[in-house]
Amino acid sequence: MSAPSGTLVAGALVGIVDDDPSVRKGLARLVKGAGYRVEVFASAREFLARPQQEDPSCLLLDVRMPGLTGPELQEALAIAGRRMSIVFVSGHGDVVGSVKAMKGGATDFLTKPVDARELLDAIERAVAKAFTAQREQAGATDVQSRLKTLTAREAQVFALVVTGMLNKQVAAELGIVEKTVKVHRARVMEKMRAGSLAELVRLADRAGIVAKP
Amino acid sequence: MSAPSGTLVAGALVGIVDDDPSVRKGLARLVKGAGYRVEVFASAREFLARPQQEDPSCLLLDVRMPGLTGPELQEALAIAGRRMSIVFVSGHGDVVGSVKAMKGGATDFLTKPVDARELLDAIERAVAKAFTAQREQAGATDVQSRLKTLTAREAQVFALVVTGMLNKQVAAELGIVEKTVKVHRARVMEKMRAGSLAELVRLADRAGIVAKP
DNA sequence: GATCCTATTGGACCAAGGTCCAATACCGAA
DNA sequence: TTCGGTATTGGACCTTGGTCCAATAGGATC
Repeated sequence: MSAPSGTLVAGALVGIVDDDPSVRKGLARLVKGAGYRVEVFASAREFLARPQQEDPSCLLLDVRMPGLTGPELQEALAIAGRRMSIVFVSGHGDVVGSVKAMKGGATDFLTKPVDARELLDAIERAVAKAFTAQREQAGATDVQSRLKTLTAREAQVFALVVTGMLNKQVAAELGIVEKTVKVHRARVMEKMRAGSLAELVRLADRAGIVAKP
Repeated sequence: MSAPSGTLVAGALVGIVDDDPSVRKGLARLVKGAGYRVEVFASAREFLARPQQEDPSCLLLDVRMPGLTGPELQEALAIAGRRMSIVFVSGHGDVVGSVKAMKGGATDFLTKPVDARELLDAIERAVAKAFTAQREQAGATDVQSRLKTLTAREAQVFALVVTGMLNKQVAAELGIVEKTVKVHRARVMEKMRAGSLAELVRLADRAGIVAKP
């Protein structure tokens, strides 16, 4: 019961990190039963050592473990820039720890014994959140890669054009002729795959382009 | 000691809601001493009954109180759309409650006895967060108010133009002549106070304008 | 040295955006 | 009924943006 609400989270990968074999087994069974793909790890180090092809969308993390603790793993992942939704499953929750975990970006913090329904709900939210983040991330990365194909000059023209400046003004700013700006601008539109100025502006905003004064 | 880091949070208004007079007094003194303006309330209802001229940037909230509890007040404020940073100061913190509060958007959740330094740090972060949110809010509200000055037709043209469509295409879409689109478009630029299409696009995105197909 | 990339500019031309003046038509409020 | 706001369109005209073809020049690479 309490199956994930269908297509959105279907087949998402869920990682489980817990030093207690019986807990791992129990969680894995429950999560698998809900239709997720599951990977289990006996320790944080084991997770970190894992060949990272596909990061899980959601990580079920025990708090107290020998070696790296859950929150320590959380921090390590944050520093490494590997963003995934984290749901803590703690045996002995203390308020300070749980609050810190939440401030650190955890999606949820549950206490054992966990209610199956609660856990699956939390996973569903976590996965949905991760998917959204992944989509945004993918979009930004895409724009960034296109950005790299721009020459230095094209990048300058790009930055100024999305400011709303006229070709004439851009030319004055760069100390070149309007005609040249047009050429660069055309290349920018092509390389960035923008069909209109409106699209170009949005791409720029997503990529965080800022013209330096 | 531990004065707020200067200009950003200077003079920010901090609300304190706690049913215990001695706690109120102690918190108020500490917060005032750090340079904040303070308002104290003995209950959630008292806070809600307050003539709402200026909402506090930060609210220090006790959890257990007679009548409305802290989390209940948090929820009420969220429903009412009165967004302010909330820092809980709880005497008897339980994990479930603290996690729920954090998921509900609380900035921090401290447990009594609170460390003065920790509290002031939390307040500073909360106020900074509130200020940022207020700035964004102000910008969005500003755009919304300008939006309201647009006639129905102008709004349609607006929505289509920021899509990147040409005047010609907008005209076809609306079943009118290109000339008319130009007129509306000029008015839109004027009313929205946009100096360029780039600006207009950004305004539209901030306001969440979406053309309906 | 030959070649490729990049930056730059010219000329010609067409399409699109923007502006000014002016006019018609509908509709609700005074 | 008149007045004001809104929508609509015409015409004339100028500015901008976009495109095609073509050419020069400096650097880096092979």
